[in-house]
Amino acid sequence: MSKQTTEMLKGTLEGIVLAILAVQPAYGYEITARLRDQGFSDIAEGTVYALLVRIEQRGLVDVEKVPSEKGPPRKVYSLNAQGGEYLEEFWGTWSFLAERIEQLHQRIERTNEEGE
Amino acid sequence: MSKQTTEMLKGTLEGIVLAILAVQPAYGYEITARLRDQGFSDIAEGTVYALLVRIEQRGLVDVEKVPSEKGPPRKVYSLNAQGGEYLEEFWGTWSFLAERIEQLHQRIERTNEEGE
DNA sequence: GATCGCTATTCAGTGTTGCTATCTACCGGT
DNA sequence: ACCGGTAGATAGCAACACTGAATAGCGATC
Repeated sequence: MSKQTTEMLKGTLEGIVLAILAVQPAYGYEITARLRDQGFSDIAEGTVYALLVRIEQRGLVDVEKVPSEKGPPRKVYSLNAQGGEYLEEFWGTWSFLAERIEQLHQRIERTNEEGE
Repeated sequence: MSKQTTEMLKGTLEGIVLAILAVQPAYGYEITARLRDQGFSDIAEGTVYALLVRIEQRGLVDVEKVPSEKGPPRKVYSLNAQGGEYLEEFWGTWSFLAERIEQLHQRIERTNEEGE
């Protein structure tokens, strides 16, 4: 993965995973797979598991151990009320940032057009 | 500043500053002021200076020392060709991420509506 | 029955980044 | 002589994503 992508994911990957869990509970391996499906093809598994530990410790998700037919037991994560609040906050922060960056982008395009 | 914002700025602040420089060359203190104007009200000065050192070392900007009437000499940064390329890459990475997150956001809103 | 492949989780160590806090330095006005 | 505003630099810290490897269960193949 490009270094740019890696750095940009800091602070957003957490929100992305919470958003995935908001749609439907899931376990680590499954979350990694969904991320890949949605275009984040190169996210390391270790990264996802570490993130899940963090959000669990912060009390944003509930965890349930479910035996698996093929492999060790799964830890199924689901977004709880606190996680829901946190996710709302995330959308707010994201919107703020996205708007400002979009403004900058458009301003540069205008500047280029004027300069040509 | 919220911790969420701080983390989300990692990886994007660099692009934001390069974008500001793409509009017009500027020196550190001025860049900080522009960031504040554009809504990033709590970005620490130390953060900006450190970032400028990094992008200078990577050769993304040209630097010129200009004496100031009120204070020590200014270091005026301007985006060079390499920085321009890097900024283009940044827009690409940003668009990719923004699209995916927007998709997730909309999917959650649909899920909520169906559930109500 | 030993190995291989897939599922599933965990962990130690690394690099990058933004923040805090502080320091230096120049200048004009009081 | 001092203070406030301008301007830049730096050391130490915390958070986060990545790398690479280890552990473990299960089914199928050889």
